[in-house]
Amino acid sequence: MSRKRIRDIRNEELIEATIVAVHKRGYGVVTMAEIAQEAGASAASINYYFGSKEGLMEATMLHLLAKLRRAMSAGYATARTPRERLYAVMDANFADGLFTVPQCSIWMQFWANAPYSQRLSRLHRINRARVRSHVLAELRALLPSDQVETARQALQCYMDGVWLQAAQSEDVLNPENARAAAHRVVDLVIP
Amino acid sequence: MSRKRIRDIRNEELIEATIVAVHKRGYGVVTMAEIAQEAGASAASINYYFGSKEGLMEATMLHLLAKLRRAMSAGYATARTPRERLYAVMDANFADGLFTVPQCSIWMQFWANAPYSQRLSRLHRINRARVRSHVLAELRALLPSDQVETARQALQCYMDGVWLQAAQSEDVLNPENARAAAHRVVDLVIP
DNA sequence: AACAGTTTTTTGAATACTCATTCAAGTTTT
DNA sequence: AAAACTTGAATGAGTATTCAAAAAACTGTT
Repeated sequence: MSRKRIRDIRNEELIEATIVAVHKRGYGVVTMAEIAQEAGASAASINYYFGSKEGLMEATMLHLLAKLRRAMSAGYATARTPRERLYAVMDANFADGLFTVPQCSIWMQFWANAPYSQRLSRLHRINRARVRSHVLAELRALLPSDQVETARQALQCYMDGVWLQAAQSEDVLNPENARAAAHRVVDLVIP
Repeated sequence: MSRKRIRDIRNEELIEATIVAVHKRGYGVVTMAEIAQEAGASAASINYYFGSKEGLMEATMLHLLAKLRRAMSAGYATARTPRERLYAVMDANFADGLFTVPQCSIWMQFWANAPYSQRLSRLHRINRARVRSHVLAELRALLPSDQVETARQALQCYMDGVWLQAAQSEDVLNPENARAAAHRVVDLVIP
C-alpha cells in the first residue's frame, strides 16, 4: 500500500542523511536541523518519523546492523568449508556497500554512545554475540579447542580495530584491499 | 617552585576528574560543571587552567599518552629479545594503571572525537605512528618480510579492538588476564 | 472525472530549556 | 603589596522538541 511506502521512503532518506551528516559533524555535535537539511526535509519531520534524535540513531544502527547481517548471509550461501565461511564473515565486514568512511564513522559514534544508552547498548550486545558465535563455530572446526578462544578474540578485535582506523581515514577506503588483508590475517592465525 | 606546583596539582586533579566524569557521562554530554564537581572545584577554574573544554580534553589525552609511553619504556628496559620487546609493547597497553574501564572509555571518546578536532587528530596520528614503528621494528626480526605488515595490522588492530570492548564493559577489568591473552595472540601470530 | 471528507504528511515558529565561557569581585599565597 | 588563584552570577549562543495550522495524498461516492 502507498501508506507504507511513503513512510519507508522517508525512513530510508532520513537514515541515509543521518549517516552522511553524522559522519561530517559527529553525533554529539550534529543538529537535527543539519540532518534534516542533508535530507531536504525539516527537523520537525524527523521527530514525526523517529520520535527523537536517539530514536533516529537507533533506527540508523538497526539499518546498518541488518545490512551487515544480510552481507554475511549472502557470503555464507556460497561458502563450503569452515575456512571459506570464516572468510565470509570477515568479507561481510569489509563488503563494498558497508566498508565506507561515513559508515565506519557511524559505527565509531555508535560505540562511543552505546555505554550511555540502553537502546544502543542492547544493539551492540546482540550484534557482537551474533558475530562471535559465527566465528566460534568455524574456528572450532579449524583449531584445537585450546586455541579457539584466543583466535576468536584476535579476529573479532581485528575487525573492530580496522573499522576504528577506517573512521579516522581522510581518503576513500578500498574494500577489496581490506578483504585481502583480512584473509591474510586469517591465514596467519590459522596456517 | 610553588608557583609551578599548585598549577600541577590542579592539573592533575582536574584531569583525574575528567577521566571519571567523562567515563560516567560521555564527552559530548558531560558538562564543565559536572567535571568540576567531580574535582571539588568550580567550572570557572577549569577554564582558568585549560582555557576551554577542548583544551581540557587535549590535556587529558596528553596525560594518558604520556602514561602509555612511560609504561612502554619501562617494559623495554628489561626486555632482551625481539619477542620480549613485542610482549612489552602489548603489556604496556594492558598495564595495571592503564587498562581500566574509565580510561578505556576516554580512549573511546577520544577516537570518536578525533576526526572533528585538529588538536585531537594530531595526537591520534602521533601516538599511532609511535606504536606502529615499535611493533614493526620487532616483527622484522621475527617474521619473513612479506608477513610483517599483516602481522603488524593484526596486532595493532587487536590492541585497539580490546580497548574498544573494554570501554563497553560493566565490570572491573583484569589487566593480568588481558596481558596473558595478548601474549597468546602474539604466539598465535608468531609461532 | 470531479468532489467533499478524512487521514497523513510537512513545517515555521514558539517553547523551554542547557551550557561553555566571561568577568568582576573576592580570597589565598608569595 | 603584588601575584596567583577561585568562584557566583551574568552572558549569550544554541538546540531538541512541540504544536497548530497548512498542504498533500488518499477515500469512497456520485
